[in-house]
Amino acid sequence: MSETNYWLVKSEPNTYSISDLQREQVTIWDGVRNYQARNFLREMQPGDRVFFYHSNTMPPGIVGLAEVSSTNIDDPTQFDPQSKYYDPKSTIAAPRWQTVQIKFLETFPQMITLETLKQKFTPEELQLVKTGNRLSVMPVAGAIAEKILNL
DNA sequence: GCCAACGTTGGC
DNA sequence: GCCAACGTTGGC
Repeated sequence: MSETNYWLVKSEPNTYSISDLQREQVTIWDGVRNYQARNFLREMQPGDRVFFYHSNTMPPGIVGLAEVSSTNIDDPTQFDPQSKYYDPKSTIAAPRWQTVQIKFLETFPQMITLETLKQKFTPEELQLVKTGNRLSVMPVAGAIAEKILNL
């Protein structure tokens, strides 16, 4: 019996927003080109919950929840020369970038702003609130996730 | 638009 | 393997 893990992914809403996910229901989380973030994507299990965060907005914050619906997917954009995420060093035989498919669960009635998160949690509890944190995929401890869901 | 933080690249 | 230069992220 494995516990549900919680994660957080960032997205700029003018690139891909929670309403885009709500419309499409599922999406492959492609385009991540940071090794630390990729390693977290590789750890994700079906059924894990994913907080959806809007960055580069005023204000920024968590806007909803998704669920991991399929894991260990080779990011298709790494092989596509037309894609801005094309990686010429990646091959079909030895792909570098794996990701997951996520499924829409809900949009929160109101955004949980970064400001609120900073008030409630220390950087040790929640990496997201650490100054200068640029990681776009990160784990959220279960106890902290519960508190976020109850805000 | 500014700029701090920080990951990546490449010369040596 | 070091580290300066550079590019990107993302809050403000």
